[in-house]
Amino acid sequence: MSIDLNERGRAILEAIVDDYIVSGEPVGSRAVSKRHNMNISPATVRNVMSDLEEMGFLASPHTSAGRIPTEQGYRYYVDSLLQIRDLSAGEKLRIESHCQSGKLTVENLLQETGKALSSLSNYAGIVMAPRFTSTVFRQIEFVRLSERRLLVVFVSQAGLVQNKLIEVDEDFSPRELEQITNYLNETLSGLSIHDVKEKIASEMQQEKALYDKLMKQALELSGKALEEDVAGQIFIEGASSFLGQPEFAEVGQMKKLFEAFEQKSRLVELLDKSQEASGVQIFIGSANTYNQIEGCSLVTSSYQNVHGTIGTLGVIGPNRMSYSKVIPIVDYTARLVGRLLETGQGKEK
Amino acid sequence: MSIDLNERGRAILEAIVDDYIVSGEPVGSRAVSKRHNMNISPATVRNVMSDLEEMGFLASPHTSAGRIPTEQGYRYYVDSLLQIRDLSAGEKLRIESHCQSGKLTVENLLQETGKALSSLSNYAGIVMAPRFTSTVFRQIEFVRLSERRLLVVFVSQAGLVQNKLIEVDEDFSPRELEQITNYLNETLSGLSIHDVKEKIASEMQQEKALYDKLMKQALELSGKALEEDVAGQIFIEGASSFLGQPEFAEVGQMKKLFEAFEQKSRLVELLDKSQEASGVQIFIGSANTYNQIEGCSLVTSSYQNVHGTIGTLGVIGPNRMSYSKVIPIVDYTARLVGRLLETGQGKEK
DNA sequence: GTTAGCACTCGAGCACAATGAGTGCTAACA
DNA sequence: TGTTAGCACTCATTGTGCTCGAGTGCTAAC
Repeated sequence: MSIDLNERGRAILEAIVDDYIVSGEPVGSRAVSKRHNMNISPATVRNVMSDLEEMGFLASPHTSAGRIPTEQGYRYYVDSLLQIRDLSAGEKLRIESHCQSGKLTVENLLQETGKALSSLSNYAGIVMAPRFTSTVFRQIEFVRLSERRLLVVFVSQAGLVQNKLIEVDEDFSPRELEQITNYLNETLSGLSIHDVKEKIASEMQQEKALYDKLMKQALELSGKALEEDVAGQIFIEGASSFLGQPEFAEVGQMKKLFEAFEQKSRLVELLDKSQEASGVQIFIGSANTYNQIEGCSLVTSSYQNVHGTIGTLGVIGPNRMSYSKVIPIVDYTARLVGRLLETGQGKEK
Repeated sequence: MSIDLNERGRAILEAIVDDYIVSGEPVGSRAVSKRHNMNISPATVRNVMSDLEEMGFLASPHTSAGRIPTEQGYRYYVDSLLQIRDLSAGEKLRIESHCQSGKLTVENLLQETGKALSSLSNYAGIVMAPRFTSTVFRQIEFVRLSERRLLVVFVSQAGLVQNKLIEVDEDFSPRELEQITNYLNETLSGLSIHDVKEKIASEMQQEKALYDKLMKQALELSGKALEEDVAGQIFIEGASSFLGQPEFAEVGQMKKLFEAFEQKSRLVELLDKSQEASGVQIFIGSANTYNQIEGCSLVTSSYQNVHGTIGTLGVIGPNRMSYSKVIPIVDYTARLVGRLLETGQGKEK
C-alpha cells in the first residue's frame, strides 16, 4: 500500500519530514525546491505535495501555510526512508558514564539510565523495571515490624528488590521466621514469580504439604505476599523537555500530558506490550497510547540479560522527534543496561 | 517589627490576601470596601493600602492595577492573621483511604501519601523518606549476584528498604555470607546508620577485631556498602497542578520549576532542614529554596514514630496558595503516616 | 511532463482607539 | 483629625482595520 511512491515522491517526503523535524514549522514548496539542489521547480514540488497530501502523508494546517507530515507520513518516513546513523564514541561514553556512576541501587541505575536517555535525546527518557510477576525469584526475607505486621523483601535474579507490608493473623517468632525463610528460599529459588504462585497454590492443595505446620505457614505467608501484583516501577526523566516544544504550547494539552506521565498506568500497559517484541519499536502518535496523549511518539526497546527480558526503556517525544538520533540511542542504551544487570549466572554453571 | 498594624490594617491585609488567593488577580480598593460590609469607603481603603505598601506588605504590578501581597505580606498573614480550620471527617477519610489502600510497599505508601496530599490540596504533594544516615538499622542481607558483585539490602526500623550494589575483591561463598550476615545483624541491630558507621570505623581500628578473618570481612563489607550516602528518596506527585496556574503562564519559568522538581537535590536539602523542627513549617517564596524556583511556597511537616523522626512531607504550591486549607492537611497527614509506620517496638519491650 | 506567471487565501504583526479598572490627590465634611 | 466624595490621570486589555508576505492552486506556455 505504501510502496506506490516513486523516487521523487520519496525524496520530497523525506525533505519535508527532515525540515519539519528541525524547524517545527510547515514546510513550503519553495523551501523544498531550494533544499539540496534538488533540480525541480517549486511548481513541480507543489504538484507532488498535492499528491502526497491526497495519499495521506501530508496535511496543510491552512490554505496558505506549507505542509506538515501526518502520522502516516512519519510512519512511512521511519519505515522506508530513515537512515540510521551510528553513535559516536563520545555519545556512547556519555551514556556509559551516566549509567555507571559509582555504587548504585538497581533502581538508581534505572533512573540514571532514564536521565541519560533524556539528556542525550533532549526528549523525555522512560525506563521500566519488569512487572514483578515476570521476574525470576532469587531470595526472600521476612522482617517482623510488629506482632501483626511483616515486611517481606524479595530479590529477583537480576538484583531488583521489591518489598511489601503484609498483615498476619498470628505472631511469628524470629526463629519461626528464619525457618520459613530458609524453607522458601530452598524451595522456590530459580522459579519465576508466576511459577512460584502456581507452585504455592498447588502445594497448598495437596494434603501432603500440610503435615508440617511450618511449611504450611510458609506457603501461606508467601502466598499472601504475592497476592497483589505490584506494577513495574517506571521512571520518567526529563519530562520538562516538553515545555518549550511549540506543539505543546497550549497549557491544556500540556497538562493532559503531564497527568498521563504521573498516572503511569497507561504507559505501563504500552511498555508491557512492547516488551514481547525484540529490538527497537516505534509508536507514532495515536498509534501508541489510546487517545490519552496526542502528538506524542515513543521509541522503545526491551533490555535483557541471560535470563531473558528484564524490562523496557525508551524515549517519549513529540511526533516530530529526531528519529535518526533517538533510535540508535535507545538501541545502545538497552544493550548496555542489559549488560550492566548481567548476573554472571552463566559463568556459575 | 510586624506588630505595628492596627485592627483596620490587619483586616484589610487579610481581605486582600484572601481575595488574591482565590482570584489570582490584583485586588482593588473598591473590592475590599465592598467585601463583607466592612464599613469604610474605597478612598479610606486606598489610604491604608498605600500605608501597607510602604510597609512592604503589598505591591502594585502597575499603576492602575490593584495590589497583590508581597512575600512579607504572606508571611504576616500566615503568622498573625490566619485562622486554621479543622479538617472535615470526609477529608480525613479521603486521606486515610489513599494511604491505606491494601498491601503496600513502604515506598508505595509514601508515594500514595504524596498523591493524597496533591489531590486534597490541589497543589503538588511531596514526601521524603529519611536520609539513609539518620535511619535506625534493623537488618542487613547480602545477595550474591556474581563473583564480584553483591547486592546489599538494608531494612530500617521503620521498614524502609534500601539496596545497593557493591563490588568486592574476593568471591564469598553463600556460607560465608550467611555468617557475615548473622554477625552484622547481631552486632549492629538498633543502632542508627550514623552510629553503625562509627562503630565499624572504630572496630576496624582496634586490633582486637582482626583476630577473626570473618569478622574483619563483615566489617569491611558493611563499611563498603555504607560508603556513599544514598540521598533520601523523594516523591513529588501532582506537579501538573502547576500547569494552569496563571502565575506560571510563562513557559520559561514553568520549565525551570519542573527541572527543579526533576533534580530534587535542592528539595532534599530544604526538607532536610525542616526535618529538625517539629510541627508544620511554612517557607514562603524566596525564603525557601535559594532562588531556584521563584513564586513557590512550601508547607511541610516531619513525621515520626516511636523511634523519632522518619521523614518529611508537605505541599508545594504557588505563594498564593490556600494556606488555611493546606496546613491542616499537611499536619493531619504527617501524623497519620507516622502512625502507619509505627513498628510496635514500644509494646515489645 | 515541467515550468512560469498570476490571482487568491489567510495568518502574523502592527498601529490605533476605546474601554474601564484602579490609583493618587485635593478639598470638603463630621 | 480622620474620613469621604470627586476628579484627573495612568495603563493594561481588547478589538478593529490594515498591511505584509508566505504559500497555494490553476492556467497557459514550453
